[in-house]
This record gives sequence, structure tokens and C-alpha cells, in this order.
Amino acid sequence: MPEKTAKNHDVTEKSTINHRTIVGQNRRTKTRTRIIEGALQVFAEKGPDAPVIDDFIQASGIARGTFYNYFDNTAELLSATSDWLADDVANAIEAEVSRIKNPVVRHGVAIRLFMKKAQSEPTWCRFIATIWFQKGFAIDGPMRDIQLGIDSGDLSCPSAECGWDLTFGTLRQVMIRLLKQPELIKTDYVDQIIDTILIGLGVTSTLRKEIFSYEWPKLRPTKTLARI
Amino acid sequence: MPEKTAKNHDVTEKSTINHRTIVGQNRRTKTRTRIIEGALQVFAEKGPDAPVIDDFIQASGIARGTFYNYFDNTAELLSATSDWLADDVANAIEAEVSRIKNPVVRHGVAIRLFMKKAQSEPTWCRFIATIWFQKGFAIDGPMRDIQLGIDSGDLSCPSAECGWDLTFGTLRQVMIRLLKQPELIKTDYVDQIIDTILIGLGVTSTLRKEIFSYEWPKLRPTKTLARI
Amino acid sequence: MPEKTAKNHDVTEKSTINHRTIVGQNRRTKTRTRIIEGALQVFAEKGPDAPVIDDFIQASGIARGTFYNYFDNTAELLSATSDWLADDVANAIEAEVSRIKNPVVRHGVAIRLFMKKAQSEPTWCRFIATIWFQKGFAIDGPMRDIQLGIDSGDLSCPSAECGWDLTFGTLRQVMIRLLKQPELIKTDYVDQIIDTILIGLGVTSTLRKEIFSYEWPKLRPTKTLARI
Amino acid sequence: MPEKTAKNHDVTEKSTINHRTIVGQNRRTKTRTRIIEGALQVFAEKGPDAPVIDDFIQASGIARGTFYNYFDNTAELLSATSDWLADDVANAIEAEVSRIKNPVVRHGVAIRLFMKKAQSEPTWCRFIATIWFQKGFAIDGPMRDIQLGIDSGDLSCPSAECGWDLTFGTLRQVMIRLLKQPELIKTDYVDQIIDTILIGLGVTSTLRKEIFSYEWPKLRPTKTLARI
DNA sequence: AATGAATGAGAGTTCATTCAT
DNA sequence: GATGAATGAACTCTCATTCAT
Repeated sequence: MPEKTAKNHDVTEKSTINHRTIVGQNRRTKTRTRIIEGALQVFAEKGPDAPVIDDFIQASGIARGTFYNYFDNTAELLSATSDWLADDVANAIEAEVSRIKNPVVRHGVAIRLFMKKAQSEPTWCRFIATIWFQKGFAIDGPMRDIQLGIDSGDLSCPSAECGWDLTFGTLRQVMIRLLKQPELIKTDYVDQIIDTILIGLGVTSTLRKEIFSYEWPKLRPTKTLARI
Repeated sequence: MPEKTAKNHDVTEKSTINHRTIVGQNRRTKTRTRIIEGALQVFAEKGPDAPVIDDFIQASGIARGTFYNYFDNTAELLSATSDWLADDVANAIEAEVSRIKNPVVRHGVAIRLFMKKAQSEPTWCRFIATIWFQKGFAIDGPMRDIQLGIDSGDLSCPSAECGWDLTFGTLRQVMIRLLKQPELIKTDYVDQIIDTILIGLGVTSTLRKEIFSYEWPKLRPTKTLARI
Repeated sequence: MPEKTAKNHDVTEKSTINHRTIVGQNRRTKTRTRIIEGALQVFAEKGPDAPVIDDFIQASGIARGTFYNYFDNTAELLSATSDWLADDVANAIEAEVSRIKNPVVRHGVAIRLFMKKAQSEPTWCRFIATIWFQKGFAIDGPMRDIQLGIDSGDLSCPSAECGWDLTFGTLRQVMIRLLKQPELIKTDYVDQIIDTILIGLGVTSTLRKEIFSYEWPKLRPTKTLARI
Repeated sequence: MPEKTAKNHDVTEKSTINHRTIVGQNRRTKTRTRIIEGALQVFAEKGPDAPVIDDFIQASGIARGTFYNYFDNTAELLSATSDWLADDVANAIEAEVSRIKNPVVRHGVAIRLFMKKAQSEPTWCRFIATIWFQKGFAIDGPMRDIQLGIDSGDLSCPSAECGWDLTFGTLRQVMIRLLKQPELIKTDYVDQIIDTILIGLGVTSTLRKEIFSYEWPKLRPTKTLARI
């Protein structure tokens, strides 16, 4: 009816509605981002189960009810936080290593980058080590590269699963160690253990040298939470 | 209390009291054992944080109030359960490997035994993989053996910590995989990955052959909870 | 507000404002109607207390804030819905029975019409049976007719209240039964019980025959919500 | 084990356990009774949906958590309260009318008793009128008696359902009226309307006289909540 | 007038802990 | 020492209401 009787208002009204919609969406995105940013800290500090709703609303400065406008419970928030993080780390690393052709070198550089991030961002490190692995969230790039390495004969481990367990099982343990012994962060402990892993995977010393000769720009810090 | 008041009594009565005391202690031990037996199951199923007192009293068939006669809270129970388990596994493995002289072979056989247990006792495996490692409970035999191996030149890894992280980080990941893919239990996946670990540690093929040539009796099952 | 400010404007502007005012009022009426239409369904389904604001805005497709432009709370909406319904049913029945001169026959035909509506419109029936009676909303035509019947000697019940309780208490129970046993709708259960009521009221068989000999057009369905 | 080592304690211990069990059960019964007693008041005052847990725990003077040791939610409490009440009223009336042989007289006397109770116990009356009927809780004595009356030819209504709707639909409406107009309680309004109902059911004046000639002791008051 | 994100009081529910028996 | 009913603090979740756009 309004469309008919107030034809001259159509444009105004329509644009108003569009404007409102856009404003509303921006607001929602911003709030969602705030909640996840806060949640990352909270989960990293308290683990996956201990936090209560109050922790999240305090960390993000929102109202109790607002939380439930975005997530049904803490499990869902954990999942959203993890998803975002998986996306973030996969993209950040992928962006750096995609130009490397040899899958074994690519894998080696990728896990070096992965650990660099762990060394420079303790919150991220704690979240990954204590929550991500435990909940079984996964990224598939490494699995693929290990398989390619086996196929090409550059890796000698019995299976891709075997290689994956050796790589990430060890790295997780290292991350836990870094959290407890932060003095190790500045040492070359991480590179030593990565070398040990690569030896276990059967990587030749030539390739290992190549892996450790790479220089790279720092990965963009997670804090940004640019995409959502 | 009985110890004090007993002093005023004659022989007959004293022996009665002693008898009562002994009976009471047996009873205490038995109840404590029941609680820990139940707790092992509960923790393995639900993880370290989720369980509530009710889970424990149901699992062990005791009354609500009785729980508090033995433990102040679930954290204490978790700790007691873990302690018992650490003791149990350390003793069981130690008993088998102590006669092996070479520390590297001893280490290799020890972790094979460790994983045999994981393969044959799922509850134990789940508890170790999800709780023990997370809470950082430790056994020191392996650390010592790795160090001895480095000192003797039979291991080439940069440090004992490095060797420990590689070994147990990987094994933990394997245990998690076994829980998710039980069909792997019957395969030689575990021995393959142990071999890969040993390669990573720089163990010669001669020593590796020795490690895999060992035959042993099954470790006594944990269920017994003999000592407490 | 517009009425006041309009005074200071010239004719052209005034008519524009009038136009706007009229458009606005139409819009208001339409929205109000939408809300009440939705509310009728909601109340019938969930009863008077259970519904929450969300139910109403979903049923009518309006925004959360819009609701409060029309009603302060659900109680007010319930009242408005009931008022509208009372008006509707009273008018609809009145239009049919006003030409009948004998008050007892008029009462008899009126309650037959009332129940016809209940039989053909389940939502209406549910609303009336579960909410209207409970909240004590009333229509006075029947009360007047029963009194007139007593005065004329065509009814033998002790008092008008007594007749009213017998009539509408029973009819309400029948409506509840129809909701539970919809298979009765197509039977003559309703006419049988109306006959039983009339016997209780002391109506002669002659008058009862007259009441049941009436033919009528279906009452206009409530859905229209024509007036507001 | 204790059974063996402390044979002489068997009796003592067993009796202790029995004693404890009995004491515990008594306690439970007492608390459950307290809750239902309070709930009856609360439901009668506020209806079936409005009350919150706090109302119940205040009315019965128990702790918040205790409520949940007995009922999972208010709906369950409502059901328990209604069940108890149905039992109570059915038994109380049955005890009085069972000696009456003629089912029609029995029905008539039963509903007189029913309404006596409504007149003397306002809480009971309010609960029955606003909750019981609404929730469709039923007692089957009356239904049976009406059917027997139809079979014997002492009732002329078309079906037992019809008779039931007329009887209890009307009585419910009367109860609601009594709550609003308590001044009617002392009048013979109730007996008048019962007579009107009986006329509707086709009861002869002889039988109606018999029904109204009965004298009875007051029904035991509900408050007691003797059985549970 | 319409919108819908944000709010926070209040309701429901859990569960560690106490204590009389 | 064992029991389990009672407790209430702490937590989760709902939903009426406000208000900037």
C-alpha cells in the first residue's frame, strides 16, 4: 500500500532500508568480532571447559544478553573461535609457502612459520596447544604435502598419517614446553626439534639445508581478526 | 582418636581395638580403591573437568557423603588417580626393562611396552592421552635413558628435552589416533611410528633391530589396582 | 501533533499534511490489524500466558520495536484481541437473530449459531474455550434474553445467572471436547447437548422444535477482521 | 568383607541401615508433602503458568535446590499436586456415596458433596475451577454412574459424554462464579443449579427429592494431605 | 512509523558441600 | 565410617524493553 499511495517516497524509503540494513550488518560484524577477540584470550587462559559466560562478556565488554544474540553456548563460541583461527593460520601460511614447489620443502617451511607464530604470539600458542589439538580441529595442507613427499621419494616415512603424527605430535609438545619454559623461545630449540622431526621423516640433509635457508617476512599477527 | 583412648584399657580391650583399627583401615583402603577404580573410568570417558561428584559416586557405588571422607574435591581425586597410574605404569615397565643394559635399547623397549598397554587397554589409553599429558604428570625413567643415550653417542638428538618431546609428543598423538581409529590397533602402525621416532633420535639400524627383536610377557593389567 | 501544527500552514500544505495523516492512519490501522490477526493464532495455540513477544512479531511479520508502537505488553494485546472478537461474534450473531421475536427462541438460535462457528473455525473455538471464558470476557445478549424468558414464563430456571452458567458452562465444556475429539464435529453431538441444555432451562418441546427448525446462512468467518 | 570379620556387628549394622532408610524415607515424604501443600496454595492463587520456582520454595520454606530433589520443573509439581487432589477428592466422595445403590442418586449426591467442598474450601475450589478442568485431569466415577443411569432409564440424556459435559461444565462455571461472588456461597444457589442440571439430565422429581433429602457429615478437609 | 541490536533483570537449573542420623 | 537429604552460591539462559538509526 505505501508503495502506491506514496510513490514519491519510494526512493527515500528504499534507500533508508538499505542503509539501515548495511548499518545493522556492520554493527553485527563488529560485535561478533569483539566477542571472538575476547574469547580467544579467555580460552587461551582458562582452557576450553572452565570459562563461564561471564568471562566472555567481561572480556569483550558486552551485555549478558548480547552474547546469546550471537552464540547459543560456549561450545559454539569455541568452535567459531577455532574456525576463525584455523582459517587465519592456514591462509597466512599458505600465502607464504604457495610459491615453493617441492612439497617437502614447503612442508618444512610451513611448520617453521607455524612455530614462528607460536613463538611470537603466546596467546595464539596457548590456544593452539591446549585447545585446538585437543578438539581435533585440523588443517589439511600438511597432510597433502607429506603424502606428495612420500610419493616423490623425498620422504621415507611409512605413511602420511605416520608423518603427520610425528610432526604435529612433537610440535604440540614443544608448544606446551615453550609455554612453561618461555626462556626457550629465544633459543634455537624450535629449529633443532624441527630438524629432528625432518630426520625422522627421512628428509635428506640437502633439503633440510634448503628449508632452513629460507628467509621470510613475519606472518601478519592474528590480533587483527581482519576477516570474519 | 582410638590410639589415644586405648591407653587406658586392659589387654583384652586393647586387642579388640587393634582389631577394629585394622578392620577399619582395610575398609578405608578398600573404599578408597573403589573410588579410584571408578574415577579412572569416569575421567577417561569425560575428561578432567567435566565430571561431577555424582559421576564418581555412581561409578563406585558409594554414598555422596562418603566421597568427602576420602577426597576434598575432584582435583584431588584426579591427582590421586594419576599418581596411582604413574606408579603403576612406571613399576610395570621398569620391572620388564631393568635387566636391559643399553639405555637406548631400554628406552626403545620401554616405549614399545608403553604402547602395547595403550593398545590393549582403551580406558588406560584414553586417560593417558587426554588427561595425563595435559596435566603434565611425568615419569622420569625415559628422560634419564635418553640423556644416557646422548652421552654414550647412541642417540644423536640435540638434547634430552628434544628427544623427550619427539618421543612422547608423537606417542600421544598416536594414542589419540588409536582411540579414533581402533582398527589400527591390530596393525603394525604403532611399531612403524616407533621406528620413525627412533630414526629421528638417530638410533642406528642395528640397535633398532635389537629393540624390535625383544619378546615379552604382557604387562599385568592395570585393572587390579593392587597397591594403593 | 499534526493537527496542531497544520493550523499554521496554507491550504496546499494543509492538504498534503491531511493526505499524509490519512495515509499514516491507514498504515497504522493495517499494522494493528496484522498484529491482532497474528495474535489470535498465537493465543489460540499457546494460551494466554505462554506466548512471548517474539511469537507475535513472528506471526505478524513485524519488527520487534514496532510491536511497542501499538501495545505496551501482551496483556494489552490479549485484551484488544478479545475485545475485537467479542465485538465480532456479538455483531455476527446479533445480525442473524435480531429479527426473532421470542427471546427464548432467540437465545436458542443464538447458541446454535455460536456453536456452528465453533465447529467451523477451530482457531476461534480454541481461543474462546481456553482464553475468553477464563479471562471472564462477556457478551450480554444471552443474559438479557434468558431474563426475558424467565419473565415471560417460557424458561423455568431459578435465575438468569443459573441459566447462564448452565448454558455457557456446558458449551465451553463441549468446545473443549470438540478440540480433543474433532470427529464429533460432523455429528449431531452439539445439537443434542443444546437440546439437553434447553430441557434443563425448562423450554417446552414446541419451542425447542422451533429453535431447531431454523435454517441460516453460515456466519461470516472471523478471519476478515474487517472492523478494528 | 565386613560381614565376615564383624559377624557380631551384623545385626547392629543392618538395623542401623534399616533405621537410616526408614528415617530417610520419612523425611522425604514429609518434605514432599510440604512442597505439595505449599504448591496447592500457590497454584490456586496464581494459576498453572504464572508461578515461579521461588513461589514454591517460599510457600513451603525449603531451599531452592531441595525443590529439584523432588520435582524437575513446575509442570511436574502441578501434575503431582493434581494427582494428589484427584485421589483425595475421589476417595473422600467415594467413601460417602458408595453405600448408595441407585447410580443416579449416587451421582446427584456426589456432585452435591463436590460442591459442598467447593463452598467450604476456597483454595480447593479455585484450584479445581481454574486448573484441574483446564488441564483435563479426570475422575471416572461420575462418568460410570451417568452411563449406568442411562442404561437403567433413570437418565434421559443422549449420551454419557453429554451428561458429563452438562454436569461438570456447569459446575465449573458455578465454581468460578462463587469465587467472584462469594456472597452466593451461603445461599442455595448451588443446590438450585444442581437441580437444574438434574432436570437437564432427565431425572424424575422423585429421585431429585431423594438426592436433596440426604444428610451427610462434612467431607474431611483437604488441608490434611494425610496420604501421599 | 519501522527497524533490530543491545540491554540486564530475573527465571531456571546444577552441583559442591554440609551435617544430622 | 557411611549415608543421603538439605542447602545455596554460581551458573545458564530467556525475554521484555529501550533506543539509535
